[in-house]
Amino acid sequence: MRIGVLAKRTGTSVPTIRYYEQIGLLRRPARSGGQRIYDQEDVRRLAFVRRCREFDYSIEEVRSLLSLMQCEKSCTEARDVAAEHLAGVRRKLAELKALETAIASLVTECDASCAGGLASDCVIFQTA
Amino acid sequence: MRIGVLAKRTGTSVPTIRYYEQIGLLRRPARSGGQRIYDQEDVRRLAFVRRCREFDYSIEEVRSLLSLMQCEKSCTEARDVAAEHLAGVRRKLAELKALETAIASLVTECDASCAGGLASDCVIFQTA
DNA sequence: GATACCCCCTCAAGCCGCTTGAGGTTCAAG
DNA sequence: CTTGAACCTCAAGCGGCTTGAGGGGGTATC
Repeated sequence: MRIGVLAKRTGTSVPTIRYYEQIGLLRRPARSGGQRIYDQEDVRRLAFVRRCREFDYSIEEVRSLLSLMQCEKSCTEARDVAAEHLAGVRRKLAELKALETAIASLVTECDASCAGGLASDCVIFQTA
Repeated sequence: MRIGVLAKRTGTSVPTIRYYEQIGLLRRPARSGGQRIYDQEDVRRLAFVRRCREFDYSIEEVRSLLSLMQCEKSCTEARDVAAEHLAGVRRKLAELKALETAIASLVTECDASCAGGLASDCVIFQTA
């Protein structure tokens, strides 16, 4: 299949596929008249990459997982990559939750105490 | 005060201050012998910018807030910027929460059913 | 007056993970 | 044989900075 078909099947944009090839995440496929030709294995590999990216793994994490998947070792290392990633996600989640609380309370306070007042006095602009 | 002092007082790096000036977020300060000289007003303005950035406002959002702060209007527009930003934060929060759940369940399932097994069979690599 | 040392300056490029654009080629249909 | 979609390569752009190269300013000490 050609690149457009692979793109559609995996929900990836065509330039992104070429980009992944360029950075060595996907193998360089066979060519026919200069055009890239992919097979079912490429679909599987790219689908995996996309799923990882949706899970917010970095490109380098994906690269690690791909190489672990390739080799004949046990999956404990892959589990460790996932667990570490999970820890990162949880850190971000906590930060974002704190952020949400802080902004929400600013908005609430503005509504309660200064809505309609002069902008420069608004709680949203408090620097403290 | 010179740029290094401003940087320390606001917890900003020196190049970041110069960058903010370059993109027009901070005014161009007076110079003494070619070196930037700042005053208390610059500290306040930069501190506000930093607080916004910690709150994950984009540079453009900060720019809007700064201009609203400057003018003599009511704070309802600022409140609207904040409320919209809050909505964005909440969307991200929901996504991240879903992500956390999904990855956590993969890790748990790996521990339960395939830990130590062959990497290629691990649930972490399931593409479905 | 010279030296040492830190802070400052400008300009340019690098980071991530793509996307966008320009300008040209290949393929399938009519 | 022509059209038009899909493909190709190469380069630059996005946000929000950071990093690096190469040089100037300010002050304390010898």
